[in-house]
Amino acid sequence: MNPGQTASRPSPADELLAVAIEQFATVGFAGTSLQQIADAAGYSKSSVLYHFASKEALLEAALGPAIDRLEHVLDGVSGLAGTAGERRAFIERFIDFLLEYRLEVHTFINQGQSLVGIPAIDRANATVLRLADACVAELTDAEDRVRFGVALGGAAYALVAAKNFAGEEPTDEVRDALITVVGTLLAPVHPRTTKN
Amino acid sequence: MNPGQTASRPSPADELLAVAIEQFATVGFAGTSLQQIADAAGYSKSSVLYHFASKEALLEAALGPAIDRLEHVLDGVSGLAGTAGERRAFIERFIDFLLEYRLEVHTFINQGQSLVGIPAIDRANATVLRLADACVAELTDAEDRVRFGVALGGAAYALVAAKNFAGEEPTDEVRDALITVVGTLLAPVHPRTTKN
DNA sequence: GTCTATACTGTGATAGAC
DNA sequence: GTCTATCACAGTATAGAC
Repeated sequence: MNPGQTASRPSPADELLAVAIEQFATVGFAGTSLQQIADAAGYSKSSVLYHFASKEALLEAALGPAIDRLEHVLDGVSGLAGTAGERRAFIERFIDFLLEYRLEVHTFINQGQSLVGIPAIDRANATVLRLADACVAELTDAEDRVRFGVALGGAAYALVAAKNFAGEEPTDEVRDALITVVGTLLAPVHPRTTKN
Repeated sequence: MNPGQTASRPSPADELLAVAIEQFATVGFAGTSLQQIADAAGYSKSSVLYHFASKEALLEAALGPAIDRLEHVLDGVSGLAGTAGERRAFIERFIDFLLEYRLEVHTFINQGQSLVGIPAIDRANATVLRLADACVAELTDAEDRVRFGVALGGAAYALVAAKNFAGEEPTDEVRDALITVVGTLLAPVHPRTTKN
């Protein structure tokens, strides 16, 4: 869609996608109008619909790469059951994924329930289930589920909605903090009997 | 608005509020129409506007009690700096608040940014700032901020949007798990030099 | 208190000029 | 590829019958 383009100026489609996902993440998909997106990107509403057949197609295009990337992060992961080093590496890859796609993640994490039926959303939900399966070995234990939910929702929240008190864009400092905090939450903290 | 009512049947206004906050939390305020609320509650759109002057007034009424309660939870709290017992008691009160008002909290936590200007939202944002101040002594430390953000956003998420993999309504088991997890996140885990 | 009817605005989407 | 013009419809809100 945008070949051989280095750092000149993003294509209109990419501009629109960037503006759209920002709105979807903050005001919600239903709460965002094509007019708002068009205005923010400096185009007309019709131009938006030239590049993307529908509002839903725009969401599809906005979320697609993030879901692909998450699936890729999950590939070749046998869970958090490996060595400490393997776990650490997985957490880092996951946090870096969150940092790169925080708006997309925030969108399907917080609206995945209400947007079921949209293909990208369904795919995202399925992938999050895969993630849950990889992170908490036993989905039956309440604390494990809570731990995973807090880590996922909390990280997504801290990276997007926390601008009020957490400040600006995420820095390396924030990345390190997230790795520590999420790593702690997802580590098998309570190998109460025998786990692994 | 609903005096002397024990357990018979909730007033229409209360019914509408319950339906409305459920929608606001899941589909978002902007994404929720008065028609949806009316349908779900079994009234006409006009009846909704009889009980609440406007959609915004409905949001005000839906969030008000939750914010009042959060303010009350914060009153008489000198921060997490007290004894372990005091901290534990505060965490428990906070978690119980979350359990009771999880839909309201999820709403203003995840949409507080985009709904600024609405009085209830502004009040909620201010109160969350008070909460942040009470929880993390030094807002300057990145890990403290991340820890607080993850705890708050994660708890709100785990209690609402996590139904896919976390299951049903929150149980006592979930309450205990949340107290443990959030307590761990908000505890001064790294008194690296001298902190209190 | 609840409804129908209505006013008005904004929405997603299409057609067609340039 | 971008625009204006237009459509059918859903949105909030008001007026008034019952």
